[in-house]
Parts: sequence; structure tokens; C-alpha cells
Amino acid sequence: MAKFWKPGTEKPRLVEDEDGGVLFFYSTSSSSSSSFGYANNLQQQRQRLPVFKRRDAILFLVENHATTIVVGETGSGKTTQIPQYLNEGGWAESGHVIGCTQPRRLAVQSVASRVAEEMGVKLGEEVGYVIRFEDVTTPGVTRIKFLTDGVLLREMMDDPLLSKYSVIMIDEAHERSISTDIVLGLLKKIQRRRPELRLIISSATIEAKSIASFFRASKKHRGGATKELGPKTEPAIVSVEGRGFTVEINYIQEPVADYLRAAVSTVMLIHKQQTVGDILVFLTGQDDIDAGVQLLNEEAQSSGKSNGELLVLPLYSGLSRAEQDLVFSPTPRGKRKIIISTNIAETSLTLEGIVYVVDSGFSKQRFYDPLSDIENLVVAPISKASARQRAGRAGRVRPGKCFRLYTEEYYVNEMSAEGIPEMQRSNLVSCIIQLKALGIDNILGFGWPSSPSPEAMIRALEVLYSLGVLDDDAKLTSPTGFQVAEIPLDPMLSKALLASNELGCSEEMLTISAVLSVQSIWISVRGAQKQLDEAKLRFAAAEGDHVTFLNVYKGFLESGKSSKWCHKNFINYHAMKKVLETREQLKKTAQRLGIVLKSCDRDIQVIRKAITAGFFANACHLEPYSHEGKYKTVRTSQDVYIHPSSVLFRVNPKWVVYHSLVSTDRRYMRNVVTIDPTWLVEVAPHYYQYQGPGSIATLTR
DNA sequence: GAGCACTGC
Repeated sequence: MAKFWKPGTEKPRLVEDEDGGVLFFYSTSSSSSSSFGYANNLQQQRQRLPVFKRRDAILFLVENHATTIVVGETGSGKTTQIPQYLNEGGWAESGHVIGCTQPRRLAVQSVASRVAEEMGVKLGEEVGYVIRFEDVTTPGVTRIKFLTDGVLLREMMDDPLLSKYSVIMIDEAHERSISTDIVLGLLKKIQRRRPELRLIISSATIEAKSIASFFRASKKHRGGATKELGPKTEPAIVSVEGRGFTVEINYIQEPVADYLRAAVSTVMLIHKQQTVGDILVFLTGQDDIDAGVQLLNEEAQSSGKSNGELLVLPLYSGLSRAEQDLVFSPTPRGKRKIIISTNIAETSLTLEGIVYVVDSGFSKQRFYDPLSDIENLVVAPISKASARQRAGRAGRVRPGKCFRLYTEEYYVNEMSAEGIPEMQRSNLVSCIIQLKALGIDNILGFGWPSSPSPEAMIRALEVLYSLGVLDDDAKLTSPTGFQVAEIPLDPMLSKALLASNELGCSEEMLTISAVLSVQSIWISVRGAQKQLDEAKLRFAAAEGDHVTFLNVYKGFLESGKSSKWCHKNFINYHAMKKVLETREQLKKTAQRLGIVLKSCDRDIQVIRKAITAGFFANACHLEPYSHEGKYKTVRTSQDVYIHPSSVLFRVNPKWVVYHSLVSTDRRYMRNVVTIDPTWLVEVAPHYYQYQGPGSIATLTR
């Protein structure tokens, strides 16, 4: 058994951090001396990880502090090792579970199987994981459990105090996703009720301070362990070194006007002047990237001698699986691979063999405007934290270089330290219904890690009120509110699903909901647009996109869920498999809520009515005498158009409801369905009033 | 006739 600190023995040495107030440990023991009589490879590897030097310190701090913040760059081994240290330190005794969350499903699965391997146990027994659609744990046996933070949130609905956990580690907290932030806010509340619960928050360097100050109790609540029993409330911070190689940072001398051209010439310069090694270029989106790939190929052609030496590959989520796989294939001998990527390579995917990074300094970010209730995707400057993360991608295999397409002066003086948390850039409807379901009544006064704007919160409350999910006192209605909260869908879609039960078309609405939950069921093929449009016509329904989805689903089932059939019809097979999974999960939830599975057998009208019952706020009517298909939203009289990808594009029916808006030079409605305007008053009499034939208005509230 | 950074339940 390896050495670790035990309560009651002499404690490790602690020193005050010069930044004030926080505990900081430095190692006193000669770390990995052989306390093993024999050591297999895995155990030796474990001890070589940088985090091993902090093993005793981490166990000591977790014992004595309610919250421990572990600061460390990638490669420290904290994710795989800390849960094992806790297990070795006795935190999974008497049926308790050590939980560790990750923001992404793939990370949950790979970390869990790695830890199971290191412990020599079968995955799903002592070490398990839970992600949506997959529970690989054995209750009563599983001691270390990896899960997405979204799953942890769902668990709180059944067990608000998370009573089976003794320690919960929130990994990658610096990414500040919506669910991480909600989890952090709720865990802080749980700690007041369960002082014995220990939290470990893992974060990258820059963000650690704001997270520490969030967990630092306000002065009047602060109590030391000297007077009372139990852990200190003051969060401890321990830092763990990373394992990355040094990355030399280069800045551009003068600001550039066109980062695309600058990126291309920088790549060519690296190729001419620097030794072998692949190059990763960060641009913003598909357009930029495709243009960049083309420019680079032209440059390589014209520069003659390097012709054929460059292998230029695009990388973004919209690519097919096969196209994405190209990026991971080994670089052919004598070639230099250049990957031009979106933010996907910043956190979600890890590329091996990258030695040079070119950072444009921009990414596409979502911003939400509560007044128009629209989420926009805009190209915006990245933060210092992102810039560091991008640079770090160059130092995974050997020392690397990062070329920033902005000046050092800009980096130092103008770039913000941290990005804006997702919570402050998003529509909050789903977030707020979850908090309500967890019994958080005072939304405005909730202890948010970063509070969203009051306007955004009020807008979300209004939407939930109009859906009949919240009552006049802003409490969840029964049963609708509780049911909508239980269904893992956007609340408007959940409401439509509930309505479909009354209208007798729940089978159809389950399918539609599942399809709307995946990115797109169509294959995006550049250069084969015409064939895609023709394929779509085979399924197109006059009533709109939602009914078209039903036709696709039916065809897919009739084909025997065939991938060949999908390929032939320009349908994304992987997306359809996800539709099946999602539909199955929704079906189970729906049945638990007492929804009766029933098909309306091609009575399309009730399906459209059910959709309207959820999406009535998105009703639009065609402008009379409009020759360009201009619609106005009923609620705010904004100009909107049917998106060219919709089967109703250029059909322009008089009345429609849309599922979502995308905003570019115009506002486009994606996924629209035709409605009869009288339904609006029928399904939402509190929201609309009838003003004579063909005229509906929102009620002023 | 246009264009979807990335996750998650």
C-alpha cells in the first residue's frame, strides 16, 4: 500500500500562499520512494504522474477543508488519480460513493475505463460511470463513479442532498458550462446542510481565484475548525504541475486586418523556417476554415517546391465521421499536416503530434439578447484563458511554438482574463425550470457563481409562466410544471409532448422531439446540395418540417434501420441512431409521467396542434402582398423569413410556428410547421386574443 | 437560395 496521510498522524507541512489567505502545500517527503515490494507497470506509471507528489497534501486538505480547489494544467493526472487517492484514503467506506464529474460524455467513459484498469477491476463494479443513455454502475458495489455534470443535476432531483456521496470532484470547472455553474451553486448550498460532504473543484490556473472566492463563505458565516468540529469552511487551494512541454509564444508585430490571410502566410512561414511537426490553426467557423484550406492549397501549389508536402485538413463538428478521422491518421512520411480547426480542438478533441499552433485570437461565441429573445452566434475575441489553452496544444509531444496573430500589447492590456460564462450568454428557460424543480424559489437571489442579468432571468420566468409551468407565485404548477421539469427536453418541446397526450398523438410527438434534439438528420455535403434537396423532396410534407421528420423516421424503420438506406437518402445514420436512443429514453420518461402512447394515424392536424401548444409564442404570419416571403412574429412584430433549408421555403404558407431562429443578415426560422391561427387562441387563451378573421394579437400583460 | 462554435439531460 502506498503511503498517504491519515487523520491523527503528523500532518504535512503547509505554508501560506503569498497571494494571501489560501493554503498552499509543498512536498516534504522524497515522494515516490519504493514503498512497493514489487511494482507493476501501471503502479509505476501512477507514481510518475505529477499529481502523485501532492497525494498526501490533497488527502490532508480534503480531510480538513469543506472545499479543496486543485489547480493544475493538463497532464497532471489529477482526474484519474485523485478519485483513487480518495478511495485509498477511506472515503468510499460504509457504502459511500466518490463522485467525479466531467463536462463531456467521452471524457467520462475514457477516464472511468482507465481508472478501472489501473485498479484492476471490472468497469461497472468498483469503478463505474453514468452518462445519458448509459448507466454502467452497480449500486452498493461502485465506489468511484464518473458522470457528466448534467447527470449529477438530474440525480439531485431525486436526492437533493446527494446523500450517497462522501466526496464530489467537479473536474474542468474552469470551462464554466451552464450545468457546471448550476452544480457549483447547488453544491455550495448542500454543504450548509451536509458539512461532512467534501468538494474538490479542479480548475485551470487563471480561473481558480474566482472559483475560490465563490466558495469562500461571507465573513459573518466564516467559522474556523478551532471552535467547532468539522472541516474548515475556508477553501484550500493546492496546485499540481502539468506535464506539458514549454511552448514558446510569438506575437505579431503589428495588428492584422485579415486574420485569415495572416494565418495562411504564418503557416507558410512556419513551413519554410521551422523543423518538422504538425501545425494546428484556430479559426472561427466552417466558412473561414474552408476558405483557409483552399488558400493554403493554392499557396502550396504556387510555391512549387513544397508542392505535395503539405496535407491541409479542415476540422469542425459538422464534418462527417470519415472526414474527422482523417485528422487523426498519422502524418505520412515527408509530409507536414496542417489542421485548420474551430474551437473543437481547444477542449473537445485532443490531437497528437502538434508542434505549432497558430491562434487567430477569435472564436464563434453565443450571445443571448433577452429583449428579442434571440441567441446569436458572433465572432468575438477569445480570453487569455482560451489563448493559453490553445497554446498548450503545441506542447503535448515536445517543446512547441505558438504564433498569435495579435500583438503582445493587445494580449497584456486588452484581452480579458476569462471568457464570459455560458450562463451569461444563454437563454435560461431550461436552467431555471431545473432550479425550480430542485426547490430553489428565489431565482434572483440564488447564489450564482456568475449571476445572469435580471432581464434574462425575468424573460425566462415569463416564458415558463406563459407555458403554464409556473404559477402566479412563480412556483412549479402541478402536475404540468413538475412533468415539464422531468422531461429532458427544452420546456416548449416538453409542453408540446404533454399536449400530444391529450390530443392522442404522443407516438408522433416523441419522434419529432427526438429528431429536434439532434443537430441535423441530413448529411451536409458540400457540392452535392442539389442531390440533398432532391432527397429531401422525397420526404417533404406540405404541413412542414416536423411532419417531414415523421416521414423520414418511418422510412428509416421500414428500411430496417439501414445505414445504406440513410446514405442513399442523404440522411445521417449516426444522427438517426441517436434519434432512436433519445426517443427510447423520452418514451420511458413519458410513460413514467402517465403519458399514454398513442398514434394519431396520419391525422396530421392534431400533431400540428400539439406543436402549437408548446410553441405558440413563436407564431408568425406572412406579410400580405409580400413577394419575398417576409413574415412578422405575432409577439414582437419582428421581420423573419423561412430558412432555405426548410421544406416550406418558397411555399410561404400564411401562418406558421417555428422551432428556432437563426440570425445572420436576416432572421431565419428553422423547422417550421403550418398552423390555423384560431388554434393560438385555443391553446393559449391567456396569451392571444382573436381580433376578427385572420387577426390575432398578443394580450398585454 | 443559405449556412450551423461546442457541450449536456
